[in-house]
Amino acid sequence: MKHIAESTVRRLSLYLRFLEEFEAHGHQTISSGELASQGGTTSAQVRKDLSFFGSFGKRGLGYSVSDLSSRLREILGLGRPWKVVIVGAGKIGAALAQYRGFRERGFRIVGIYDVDPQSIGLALDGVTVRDQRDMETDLMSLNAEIALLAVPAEVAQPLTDRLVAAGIGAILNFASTPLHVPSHVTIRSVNMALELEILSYALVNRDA
Amino acid sequence: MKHIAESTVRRLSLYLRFLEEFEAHGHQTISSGELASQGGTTSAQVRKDLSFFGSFGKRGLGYSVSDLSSRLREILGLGRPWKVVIVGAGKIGAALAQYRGFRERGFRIVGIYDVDPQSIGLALDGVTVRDQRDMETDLMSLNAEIALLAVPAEVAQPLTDRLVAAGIGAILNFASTPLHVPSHVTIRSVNMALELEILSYALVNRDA
DNA sequence: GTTACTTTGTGAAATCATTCACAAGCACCC
DNA sequence: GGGTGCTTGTGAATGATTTCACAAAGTAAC
Repeated sequence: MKHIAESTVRRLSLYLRFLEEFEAHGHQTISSGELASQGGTTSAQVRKDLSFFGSFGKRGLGYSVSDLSSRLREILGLGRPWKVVIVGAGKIGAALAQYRGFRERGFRIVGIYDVDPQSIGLALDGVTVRDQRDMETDLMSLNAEIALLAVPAEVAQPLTDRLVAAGIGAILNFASTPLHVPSHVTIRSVNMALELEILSYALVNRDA
Repeated sequence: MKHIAESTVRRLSLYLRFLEEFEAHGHQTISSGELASQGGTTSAQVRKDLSFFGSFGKRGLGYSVSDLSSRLREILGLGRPWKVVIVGAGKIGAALAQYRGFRERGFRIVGIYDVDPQSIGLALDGVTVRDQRDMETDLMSLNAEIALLAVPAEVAQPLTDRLVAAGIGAILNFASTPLHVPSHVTIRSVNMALELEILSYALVNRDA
């Protein structure tokens, strides 16, 4: 298949959210225009995004909410649960461990790791924090596919290397430093201070 | 000034980080190539990004680390501190309140608000959680410019409307729903479940 | 069955972002 | 002071993404 832009995948993910909401409200069908207005985009964009994967709509009518939902779930790989480990049980790691949104969408936290003896042994939302030294063996036996990295910037790269060596497939990085991984591993970063700086820029250049 | 792409602003922010690191290591100058390799981009990209704002380098030599740092800080609006309020003192709000990275970069938490009587009165990193009913009057008197919104999706839009009415300039939204604001207010969203879904897509389409 | 209306799917056009490629400027050395 | 070696700044070219615009395909009503 042709390469799909990240911005497209991000929007598909949003569409899926709206569809689920629509489904909960008992709606059967939805038009590209309705989907667009929810997501702050245009109907043409919605149709183009979907067209990369097939034609799921009925002309004159729109899309079946339930059909499109399941097609999107399939496209996004949400048909099955994913096993996720959290590395770092500090404030952010702990908040992530207890975040409802992950479980709801099929991301199951199967392990949490830290180095701090104070944290090791704590139960966070049913999962016990384990020693970071156990990380590799656990990863092998659990076969976790995704890691959430919530550790100080200084140790982010070495821990990334360990995760990669242990066969992780994807990493979501919350440290404020860019990480380097081999090309078969997917990495994304969430950098909150950087988001604030973008807001700062916008505030300063409001009228420009 | 010509409109600057968000991707450019994001990279400027990253460059600033590397410059600060370089400065700490005692380096005087840096080339576009060095800056690029840190940020996973190309030297041409770095030079193009900077060229939107002026020409800060010396041919044959590169950029003065300290000069470029201060120019970038100025461009990004980081020359002065920003007053930030956090709305929602749950797990995420509390983690944000205690996150070091904000203060380091001049974002000062001046207020935290919640509705839960259990949370109200708690001190998070020196700031006391206050009743959400006090939010508007506080905002007016404190003149806070930025809000971090860490509340359940159902109440995110109404709270956004209140923040906008109270004169907030920018919002960083952690709720999993897109928010609508008038055009004079800047909004950005950090949606962690969505980031995981992008990873899920990547894992499923690894070889495609 | 025909007409009127709606909405999709998609090439083509337009816009936006990145990369290329190279002249121009500066440092350093002899 | 002239030559050599780097590195910047920037138009032009390329590539990517979004928007446009419209034929095709469906519904609904009579």
